[in-house]
Amino acid sequence: MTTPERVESDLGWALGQVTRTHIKHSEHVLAGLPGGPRGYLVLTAAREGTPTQLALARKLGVDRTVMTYLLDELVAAGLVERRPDPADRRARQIHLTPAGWGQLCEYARRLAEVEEHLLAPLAPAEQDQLRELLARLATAVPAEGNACQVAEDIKAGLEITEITRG
Amino acid sequence: MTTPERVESDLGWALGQVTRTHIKHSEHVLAGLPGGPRGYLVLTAAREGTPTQLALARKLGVDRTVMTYLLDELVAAGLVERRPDPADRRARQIHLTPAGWGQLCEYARRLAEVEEHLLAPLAPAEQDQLRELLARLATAVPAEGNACQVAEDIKAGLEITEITRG
DNA sequence: GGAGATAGTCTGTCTCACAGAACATATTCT
DNA sequence: AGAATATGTTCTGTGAGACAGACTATCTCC
Repeated sequence: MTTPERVESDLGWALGQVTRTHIKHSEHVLAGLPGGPRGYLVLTAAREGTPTQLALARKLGVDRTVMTYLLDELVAAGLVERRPDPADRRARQIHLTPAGWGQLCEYARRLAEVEEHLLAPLAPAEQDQLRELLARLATAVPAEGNACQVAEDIKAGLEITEITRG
Repeated sequence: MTTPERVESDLGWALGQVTRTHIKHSEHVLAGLPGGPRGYLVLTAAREGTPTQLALARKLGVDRTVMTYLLDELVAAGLVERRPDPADRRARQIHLTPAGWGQLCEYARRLAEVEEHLLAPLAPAEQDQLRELLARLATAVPAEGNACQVAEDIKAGLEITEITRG
């Protein structure tokens, strides 16, 4: 296929479209939550274990300087606590407060409704399949660091791969 | 399920993760193209028919004021042309130039390589499935307008739906 | 012909991500 | 122990980008 496909079959376009719609819907539903969709993800991630700020930032794919004021808001709202890590006094453990737990459950329910609407065009079995594939891909995705490396390699080695292929 | 799931099974998280990685890879590969990933999508969309600027903006999900300078760059690079629409003198038709065609094909090839890497964790059949599901969802996704309406409805009618359900 | 809608552009504003530095603490090496 | 290096967090500044609003030109419908 020397000629590119239609936009509708472009992976980047589809990803963007779906993600954008998901965020847009979420923002409305999560309007009351500090940090919006990202604040919600912080709560979700803080639910399991007591991650450090940096661990959270990495898992959620946000800059660590952003995580600072994102947590500031959540702390101010009384949804999470910063506790000093007894093992490493540089680090802070992020704990969910009871209030945070309550909000998390409440918003999780609303979000489930939104996603139900969003995925409605697909059959139930397909919805599960999409969720599963995305989850698997997201967890398997290369870490930040070598992600760029791969692209660099491709960019640099295009001619070579072309030759070895042809 | 009264308690929310782990982050790894959150649809929003997975979507964000995959989309972010895709964009990051694409940006490297499409660094030479004005507008980056979005410039690429403009070229792809301009390939079929001769859409107007507004049609492009809507299809790509960008603001119409953004489309203006996005096209400025592509025109300056000689990849597309703005031609007056003979039927509607307010509108401009976006035409791909021969150079634009060449660039599009070239970058489409590189992008295919990147996506190959990105989707590598999935089996080939699963890759096709994911593409298909995403494409179907993206094309079926409600238009900008009522997207927010749905969320509003859910937010406003939460209590009601709860009662009618229980 | 007039009222309202639509395509495109321009301007200003506001948010946000990110780089860089600063500081505290950990870890490793000699 | 002391020096060198790495890591976690915060703060500051800066630049890019999104978006609302106004404006012009044109179209459509009554």
